[in-house]
Amino acid sequence: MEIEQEIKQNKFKDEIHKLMINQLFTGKWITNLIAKQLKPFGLTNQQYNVLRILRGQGNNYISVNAISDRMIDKMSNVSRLIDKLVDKNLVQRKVNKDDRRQADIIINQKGLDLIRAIEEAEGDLKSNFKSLSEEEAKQLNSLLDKLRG
Amino acid sequence: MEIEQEIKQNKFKDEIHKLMINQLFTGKWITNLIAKQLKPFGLTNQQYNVLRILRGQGNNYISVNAISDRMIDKMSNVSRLIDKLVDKNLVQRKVNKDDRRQADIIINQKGLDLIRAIEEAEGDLKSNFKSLSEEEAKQLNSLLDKLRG
DNA sequence: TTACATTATCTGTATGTACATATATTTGTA
DNA sequence: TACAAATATATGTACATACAGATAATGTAA
Repeated sequence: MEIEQEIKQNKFKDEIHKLMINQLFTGKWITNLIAKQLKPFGLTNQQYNVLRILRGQGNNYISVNAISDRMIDKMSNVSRLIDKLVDKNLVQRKVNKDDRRQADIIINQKGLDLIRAIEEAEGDLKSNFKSLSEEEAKQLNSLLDKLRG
Repeated sequence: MEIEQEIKQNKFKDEIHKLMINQLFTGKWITNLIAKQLKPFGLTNQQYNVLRILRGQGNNYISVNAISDRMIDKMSNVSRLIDKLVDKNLVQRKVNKDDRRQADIIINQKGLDLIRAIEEAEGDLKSNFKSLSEEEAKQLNSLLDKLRG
């Protein structure tokens, strides 16, 4: 459906303005799709993002700051977000020996299993994006990069 | 900057997966830009969205439901959001005569003045999007619409 | 016209998020 | 070495958000 129908607005000031709205709407649309997928597993989008970042580190610890750098949504309090994951026993935290200010985080087996389970259930999330060809996806990616300057 | 650098991830499973991340990141990027613009005026993005919807109605009242239909982020409790706007004396609420369940909302002068002030300060928000040509913006718009199916 | 489903909005509650500030540690420099 | 600045993370607080369910009014079918 075109953005005009999605929000029942039939005119925009200009193409850039329309793009801003369209971009916000589409971002929220995907966010909600993901949130629905995660709901049964008791994770928020951000927690999931952190878990996947941690998995990407394999067997290495990674600092809170470095996690923040890699997050889609670079929010200020990753600390508390990680608290939640620790509470659920999905990750572990330890103090860095060389720099005692630094907290190092690593994913544990339960965390890995959870991601795996989510990904297996994820099948129909992907199906929401079948409408674009590989070529169009590529084009969209490069336009988005360009949009941000 | 390319999305790979933005989140320090140098490989994606496929182009669609990358697109999902890119889209989320870009959406959040714009959201934050807007939030910063609104901060000095004490409005959240959603409150601003509602105010603009109301302005679009001119001198006509509009129901809470109809507002929700027009919102970028169709959240569940527009009621409380409107409470805030009423508290700030930016909009007014009255019960619909024909259907007493329905609450009708209208923007008032203070609300209109506030939007105007925000738009005047908005100059440099637009400048963030100068990197795309009109043609590219059009193309991006249509790809986003297509992405959502 | 009565009972039941539907609709429009509102509220309770739990949780997430933003922002400013605090704490602890390390680094740079006189 | 001593001390200020910088850094990494954590916390207090106020507010936003999501979701379930409550409330009230309306529509509908017998």
